[in-house]
Amino acid sequence: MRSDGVRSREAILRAAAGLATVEGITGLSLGRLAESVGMSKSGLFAHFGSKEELQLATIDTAQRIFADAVVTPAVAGGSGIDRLRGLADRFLAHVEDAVFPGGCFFASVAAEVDTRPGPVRDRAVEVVDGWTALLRQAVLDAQEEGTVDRAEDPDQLAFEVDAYLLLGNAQFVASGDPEALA
Amino acid sequence: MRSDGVRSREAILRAAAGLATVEGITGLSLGRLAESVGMSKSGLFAHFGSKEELQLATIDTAQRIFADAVVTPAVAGGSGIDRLRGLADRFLAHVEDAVFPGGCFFASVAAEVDTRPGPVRDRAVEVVDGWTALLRQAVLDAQEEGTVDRAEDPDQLAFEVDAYLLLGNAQFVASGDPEALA
DNA sequence: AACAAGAACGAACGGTCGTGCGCTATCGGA
DNA sequence: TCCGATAGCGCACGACCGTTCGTTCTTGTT
Repeated sequence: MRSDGVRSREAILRAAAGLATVEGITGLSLGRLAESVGMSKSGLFAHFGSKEELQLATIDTAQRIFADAVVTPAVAGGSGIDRLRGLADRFLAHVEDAVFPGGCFFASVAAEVDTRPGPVRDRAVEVVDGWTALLRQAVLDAQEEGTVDRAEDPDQLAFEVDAYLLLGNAQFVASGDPEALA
Repeated sequence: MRSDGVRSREAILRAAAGLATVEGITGLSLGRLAESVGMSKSGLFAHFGSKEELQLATIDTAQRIFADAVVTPAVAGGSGIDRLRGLADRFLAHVEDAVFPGGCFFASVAAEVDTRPGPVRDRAVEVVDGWTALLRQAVLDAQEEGTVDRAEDPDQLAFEVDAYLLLGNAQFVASGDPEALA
């Protein structure tokens, strides 16, 4: 039994997650991906039975990268308001630090596939829903702690925070960094 | 001199603007576009010297459609606050009415091309900048009229309005219509 | 040392892409 | 009524796409 397969599979998927934010997840071709990772198209392809499976695996990998870079460290701070701040700060930081070269992976991919039905789209909106649920729960907890006005509609507040983050992401990738916003 | 050329060119571009919000402006192929408009690929291609010119012309056409559907009627109401409200309402309405089948044309296209340098990207961000400038000017005028607090940062406020509209657009196209927001 | 499993490769396939070329209708102006 | 301009078509091209297949190297097990 050999064990270097999983290692190169991981390398492929990390490269794919980065490239997908630039070329798009459908625009990303096996040829370019293979070239960027330094192996043959067919050798790469053998790791996944189809392009769709590659796309799904890429989304999963991007989710793990995103979780490591923003969710996990932000959720460490226990209180609701700290988590909300942490999520927002970490999100902006991961955009500015170019964790993905083309900005937030899910903003890119969701915008690309949200009109094209299929497993890829379903997976993408699933992840996005998880993110907004995270935001919402942080707001809820903050309200329970009294650090956020209980009169606020939690869905509305989470929506607003999400909207700021997303537009901040979009404007940053479209220009420079004039995003001292929060 | 014949005159039916400009008519079919117009028909092509309207179809292209619609399709681009679904397939993406790079994903949209000459073959599919020709099929959807009922003519041959080469006959269609003859109207534009290259795909890039088709894309640029499509952006221009989308801008005109967008202007007709949201900007022009909203700007009719003279006062700043009315224009701001009008722009927001009209924007949401044009998304809900599916003026473009895949939601706001420029939200789709900007997200797609903002990482790929070139004339298409430049044209797209140019239009988007025009839109935010419109928002900003409406805020400014509203402040001058006293209908909006002068202490507010106009850039910040325009940013917030824009963020709500864009996320509303994204959520609508990704699901149903739970967007009673403003 | 021999063997089997697995990783990666090269070449080729059918299909679609954007792009040219040359022909045939069709129409407006003389 | 004829003519020249032009809209549109059919066809073909080279490039690249995702995918398949048989082969070659590498490696762990016996």
